Amino acid sequence: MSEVRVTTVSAGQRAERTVATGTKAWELFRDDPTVIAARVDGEPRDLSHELADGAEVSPLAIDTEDGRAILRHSTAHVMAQAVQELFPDARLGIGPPITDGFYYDFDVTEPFKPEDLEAVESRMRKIIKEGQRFVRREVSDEEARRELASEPHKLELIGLKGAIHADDQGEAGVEVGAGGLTIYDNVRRDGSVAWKDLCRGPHVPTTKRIPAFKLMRSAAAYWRGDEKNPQLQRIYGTAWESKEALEDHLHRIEEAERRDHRRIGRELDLFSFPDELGSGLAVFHPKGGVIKREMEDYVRQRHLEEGFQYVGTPHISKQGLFETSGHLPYYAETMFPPMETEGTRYYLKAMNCPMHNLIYASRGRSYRELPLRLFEFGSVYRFEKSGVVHGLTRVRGMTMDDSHSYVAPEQAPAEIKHLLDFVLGLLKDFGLDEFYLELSTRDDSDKFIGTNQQWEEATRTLEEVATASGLELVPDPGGAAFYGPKISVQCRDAIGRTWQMSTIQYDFNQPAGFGLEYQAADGSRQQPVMIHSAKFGSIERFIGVLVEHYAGAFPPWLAPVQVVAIPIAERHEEYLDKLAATMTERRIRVEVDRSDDRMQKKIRNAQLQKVPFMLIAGDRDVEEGAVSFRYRDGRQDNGVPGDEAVSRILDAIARREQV
RNA sequence: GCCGCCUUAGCUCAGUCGGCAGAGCGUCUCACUCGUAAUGAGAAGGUCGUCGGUUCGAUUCCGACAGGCGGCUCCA
Repeated sequence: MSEVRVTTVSAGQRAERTVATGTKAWELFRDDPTVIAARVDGEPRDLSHELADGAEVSPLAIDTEDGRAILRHSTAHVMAQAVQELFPDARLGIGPPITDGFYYDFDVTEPFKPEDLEAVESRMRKIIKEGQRFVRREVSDEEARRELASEPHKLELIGLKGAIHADDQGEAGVEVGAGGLTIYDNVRRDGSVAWKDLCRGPHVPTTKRIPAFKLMRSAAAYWRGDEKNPQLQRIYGTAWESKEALEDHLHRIEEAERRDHRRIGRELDLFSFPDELGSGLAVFHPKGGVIKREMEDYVRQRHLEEGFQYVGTPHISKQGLFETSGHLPYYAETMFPPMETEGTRYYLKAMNCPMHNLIYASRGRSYRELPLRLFEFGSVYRFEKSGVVHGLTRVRGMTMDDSHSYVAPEQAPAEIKHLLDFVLGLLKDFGLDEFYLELSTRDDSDKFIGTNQQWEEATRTLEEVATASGLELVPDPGGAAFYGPKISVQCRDAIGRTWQMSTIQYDFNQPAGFGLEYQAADGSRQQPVMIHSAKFGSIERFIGVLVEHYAGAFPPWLAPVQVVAIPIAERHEEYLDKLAATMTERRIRVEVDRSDDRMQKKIRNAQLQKVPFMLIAGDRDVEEGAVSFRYRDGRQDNGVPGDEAVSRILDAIARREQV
């Protein structure tokens, strides 16, 4: 009997082994029930993969990122099988694993109803119970076409095979790799084939190895992600290595729902979206107004400290301005329709840059003035499609903390670094301290203006500064604005979700369009580069993100009500009124709860309103000139003298710390 | 914009197989004056999203529109 030599790599341990020819990967890991696949020479493989001489093999456990992807992909197959058993006319789209789950697209005449999902789920449980094996086999294009003759979308994928990149994980690449085609059969215990799918694999060995899953929802999705294609019906599901892991996942979803800024915004009386105004148009209530004003005051102050000059511009302009800026041909669709009066067409502005350009151009500029930094809270209006409007994070009317730095080309790198440092510092001041950067560049579509050389130079400049920051840098080809590339700062919030916040864009086009220039030291006329930057993107969106980040429990400096004073009985109100008056003088936002609720109820109300500090006073406190100092988290110090309570509060506000 | 679902009191939601609309919380009033997350009683509050259609009669059935939710596409 011949033998092959393999190297196993497990938990960092390398071991040389000699095994019989024909040995399968599972035989190396039979002691470990968590292993559902193997990595062979770097590639994920089925456990039934036959090992070749010299192979390097490591186990792939179900509770790793790669392992879960395999589990989820396998669960997607089980779902598709269940759907086709229940709905024989359903044709298959694609079914890849995604973050936290999987989906499969189906071409069906009737969209799935909630009851349908329940039926599919119970059919899946039956399939899982049967312990069907996933069996891989290689097929020629011809064989694949013959076997999948009834699956038009699969046939289309086979035809596209050459065009699909092998590492295209999230999309069609999961179905057809760049190499030969493979089909996975789901084989019953009696050897009959229950179902099959065109698939690159790998998969778990049998359906029994799917410990926990749940179907989440159904929705329509365009075939191959293109709006021009017909829509398929997509079912989303999730699958985990254990019931506990699934439960944890469902709890995380609940936690995210609990933090939803739309819900908290209503509960804490921060803002609303009156129907009378229209979709995507927010009003800030007094408490939301406090947060907004504190943010704006601080951000305005920081801009001044960083060398920006505060300016102001109107909300509408004649059409010509947006022709000069070059926006109109690209964004007319996303701008509100124009209004016309006395033969002149006006547009609500969707961006502030053209107006800042006019300020720059209002008189001759010298190189000595550069960098010239203009900043304002500029309100813009964008006609977002009805289906995309979402709370404060995607609105139709927003205020951007927008700045434009006009620099000589050689000053651009230093200014970009200046902006990036400024932005990161500002975000940290607001409690966001985990970031990565995204570099959005042009692709070969024709929506971008300017020469290749200009784009290359601008992109290189941004990339150098981004790289020097030491932050992770993720490429985003094709994501640039039409006039130039950008860096965006992505923030991770308290529960790990990422949000695009700040942007820094390099623009060589608008200065040309507006004929901007400055007189250089040698007397010549030169064209400046402008660098667009929004620190929060929009005030609205940033407030939405902060609400979710803090789950409504804002740090004291931002909290709408910083202190609630709670008298134990009516006779203690006067004492607290006096204390509150001294706090109001120090600009502390304090309220005395004079309602006829009992003290316990008042504490409950203040807790629910996420008020950072509660000062409670009864007979003992009045006698001692003290208060019981209660924090939002339930901590409490009794007998704190009134003036010490005030200074504790002032200190926490001044430090901008969370309590 | 596309697909599906949804819209009943300030909020969260019951309900009406087509025949005068319900709860809890909140609000208001009264009593209670209380030591760390809900004191008790009473009252007010709804053109059942809007406009049309079917019907003796529509909150309920049908349609359009508006708004919302979940996705898709998009996001300067």
